[in-house]
Amino acid sequence: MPIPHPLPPLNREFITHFGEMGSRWGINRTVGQIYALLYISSEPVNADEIAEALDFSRSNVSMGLKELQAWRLVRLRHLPGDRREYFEAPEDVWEIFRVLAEERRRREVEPTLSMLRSALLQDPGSEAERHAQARMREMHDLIDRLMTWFDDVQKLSPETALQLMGMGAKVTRVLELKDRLTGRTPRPAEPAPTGAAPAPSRDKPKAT
Amino acid sequence: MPIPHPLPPLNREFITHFGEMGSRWGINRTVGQIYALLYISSEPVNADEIAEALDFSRSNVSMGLKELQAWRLVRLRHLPGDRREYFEAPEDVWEIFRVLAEERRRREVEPTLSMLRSALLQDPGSEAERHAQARMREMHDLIDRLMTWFDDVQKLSPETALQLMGMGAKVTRVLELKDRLTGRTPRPAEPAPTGAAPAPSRDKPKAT
DNA sequence: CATGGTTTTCAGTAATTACTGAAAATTCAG
DNA sequence: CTGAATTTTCAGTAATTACTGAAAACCATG
Repeated sequence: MPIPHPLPPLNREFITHFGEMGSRWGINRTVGQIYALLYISSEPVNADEIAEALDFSRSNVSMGLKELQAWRLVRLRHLPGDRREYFEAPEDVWEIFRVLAEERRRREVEPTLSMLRSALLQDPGSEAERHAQARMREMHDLIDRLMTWFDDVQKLSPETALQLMGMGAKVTRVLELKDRLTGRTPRPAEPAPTGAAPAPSRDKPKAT
Repeated sequence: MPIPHPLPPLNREFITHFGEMGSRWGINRTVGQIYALLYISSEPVNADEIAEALDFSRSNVSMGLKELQAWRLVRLRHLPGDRREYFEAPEDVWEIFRVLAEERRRREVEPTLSMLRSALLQDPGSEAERHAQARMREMHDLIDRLMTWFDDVQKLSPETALQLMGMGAKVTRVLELKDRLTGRTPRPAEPAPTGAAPAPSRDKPKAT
């Protein structure tokens, strides 16, 4: 079943929306739209069909697909008896999410972490540098923690992860229990007391 | 203590990096750099100092600050005996993260969700639309879940949240235990074969 | 190994976005 | 209210990014 032309309104809306969203992230409009089209298509689509459906030049589509492949967001397939290349998005939304997260991490988070680490190694030649380093350390530690935690979740099966999320706030109770047992007073869950209060400088336990 | 000029190398590096990163997100280079400068400064900074330190035009700085304020990423302060406006980034990195997440959610996630919801309400006039809707439902449900969960975490105090993350994979063990007790076997991945209604979304006040 | 079908590259151009200087608006002390 | 200090706006321009058509490269097949 070929892509209907013009696209039905529902599909059109979805695709347009993702085009716009795409440009808010680093991704450009074209690429966003191509991905959206693949995502909602019931079977693999080839480059000419994309160009036709979205009214882009063939070369633009080629570039877009190249970028999507670089992001590992599309799969290349060959249909028997057809020389052309067909593309599809993975079925499983959780997998899509995972890949996206991994890729952003590789491209953005890791470079940032390594830049921070290298900055933290140098010794500060001035007060300004000393303070900057302190701030960088805070940032580094937060990112580092988030990533370690994210690794853990990502290793879970989709099912378990969803289940974990489903538990939501309930997980907190486990923590409260633990706190009570270890004699610590659990603070009531509440938005952070912003402002004046100096950050409870939990020393850098130097995660590794 | 005024901002040193030229900036010390460490600070320069950090700022440059964030400029580049900024452009990978929707944020532009200028804005990224301004924020980075504020983030590592030990005291509030005024617009002229920023323009001088980064060598941007005064008006460019003004626009950048305006955008940062729209993102709620900077605070405006007044110093006694000085008419000029001074800016600073919040101390607490966890708060920064929270605000960033909230804002992205408001700007990107919510519009997407409501677009998806409205698309799901219409009835499909063709097979293409029917399939598109099924895919949209999958996406909607994943995002919805992620957000509900995120809400829960965000309600926690920074301390508790960090603690929760610190537990990492250990949380899984609780789940495994629960599974064993309830007789379920943790299976490898496979999306639930539901074709119908959206997952029971937690009751939350909805915008259209 | 020549051919037709197909994808990729790339130089040029169009479109978009970022940035500036000058002028207008705002703020506030006197 | 006046006017100096400060911030914002905005029209014009520069810089960047997106897109195209034509040509080159690729590649399976006979």
